Amino acid sequence: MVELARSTRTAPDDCPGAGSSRCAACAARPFSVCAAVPDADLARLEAIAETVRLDRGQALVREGDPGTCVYNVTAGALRLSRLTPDGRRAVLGFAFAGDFLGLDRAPAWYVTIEALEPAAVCRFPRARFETLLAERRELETALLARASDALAAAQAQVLALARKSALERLASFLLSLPASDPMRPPPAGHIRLPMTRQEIADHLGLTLETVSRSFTRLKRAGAIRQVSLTEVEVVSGGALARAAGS
Amino acid sequence: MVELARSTRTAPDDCPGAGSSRCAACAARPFSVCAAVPDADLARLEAIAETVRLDRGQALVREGDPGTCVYNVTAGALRLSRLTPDGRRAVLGFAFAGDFLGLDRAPAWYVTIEALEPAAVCRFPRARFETLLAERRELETALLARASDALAAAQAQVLALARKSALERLASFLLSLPASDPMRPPPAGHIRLPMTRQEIADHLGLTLETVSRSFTRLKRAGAIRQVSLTEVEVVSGGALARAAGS
DNA sequence: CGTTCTCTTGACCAGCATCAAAATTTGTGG
DNA sequence: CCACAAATTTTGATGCTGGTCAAGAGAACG
Repeated sequence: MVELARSTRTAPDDCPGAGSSRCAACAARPFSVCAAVPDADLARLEAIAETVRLDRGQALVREGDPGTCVYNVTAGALRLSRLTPDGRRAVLGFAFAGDFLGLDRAPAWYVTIEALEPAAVCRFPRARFETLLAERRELETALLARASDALAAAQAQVLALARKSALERLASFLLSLPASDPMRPPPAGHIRLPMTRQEIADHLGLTLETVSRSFTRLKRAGAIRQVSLTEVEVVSGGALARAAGS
Repeated sequence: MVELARSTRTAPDDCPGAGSSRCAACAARPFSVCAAVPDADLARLEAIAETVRLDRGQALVREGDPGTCVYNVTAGALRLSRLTPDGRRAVLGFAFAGDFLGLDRAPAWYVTIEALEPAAVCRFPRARFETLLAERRELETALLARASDALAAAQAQVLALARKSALERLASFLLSLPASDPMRPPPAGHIRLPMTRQEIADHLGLTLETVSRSFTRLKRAGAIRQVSLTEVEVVSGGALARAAGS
């Protein structure tokens, strides 16, 4: 949680905002792979973990960076994106508290990860994390489960991009959002949108204008009501589900 | 698995074409997760493995089937697809010799898997496979690596679907195909296409007409030459890469 | 408040889908 | 091996969804 991150002390300059972690008190632990590490072994985790705080817009890793660290999100929201050589952007997904970053063992990152809003992540040097992985089997099992979930999510996105209309994509996206942020569940029937229209567009393979028009259509259809730019209320879940193509 | 779920045919073990396997002699082993199992332990694998042969068009699993088995492809090519409730189809990917099916630990399959051509897979009851997994760590590590690769592939597809034109998608697809079938590398500069235009279209989020037109454009641009409907020759790799948007 | 950024709305356009038909390939029985 | 039927692919004509360009309306921030 943001409060937790704020309470950690600021540390050495090689990574702004870095500080030691206290895993036992971490609010994100129940939703994280770290939940697989028994309390008795938490010291092992803490020994290699450092908290990194990010401001809105700040990059955690960039496409092409060497994969020297892996991360666990503890607060806020991040965006995972990729660029075509000529600069078109696709947002592969969003990461919230509890999400693990670095499932792939590739030598370099093939995604860019940036904070949508003030965020905090736990940073682990990859080599040491893998040492721990070799000792704590349940950690590897938890990672495999995470990887499976990420794969399922990516394939759901493929279905949406390949065969759904703009309206269906937006509706499906809105329906899927609440489940992704376990630590900050919005009031029932409300959806928090920490990302801009452009970011939603890049995620859904559309333009920001089309996303905006689709929002308008959902409002006119009585499916949603716009509380603010960053929050919508689901007026009719049925209408929204129907717009999503069930 | 499909036989378990819906078909009550006459085969001795209710699975046509099933037979015991000899892993040591398996041509697909070097490319499979099974490569992680040392020769000394192959008997453990063989004890729970059964070979299943599939004819062209035959389904291995269908969306919604209980996930009672996992599979390893040993020959041929398969198609992984998903349907929207109203019947639009997206082909999530293709599987070739060496590919593992069942990475997700979901209770039910969320994809339908069918043979593009005569194919063979190794079938493992999931429960027994997981027992083996618990004993042979390197198997789990290999699965995690596979899951990472599958995730990277799905995310590359997301980028293509979200931000690439029809021509770019087809060219990218053609460039990516040869790498996916390690056991049957086509003659250098040739690409085997065991799938129909409709299947390519469903994979690229297009219609078969658009795929056909894009083939024609690639031919006219001097990038490829059509040897037959199921094989193309790359005349100019540069032109093809350029069409793919690098 | 005014500057700036983001979002919404409108007018027009292009790429791909749809509908339709011809050409080619594949499969089957004689 | 040939002839015919069925399926797949290619090509063409036309239309629609969503992109592009442009202007105006809210929000956010100093």
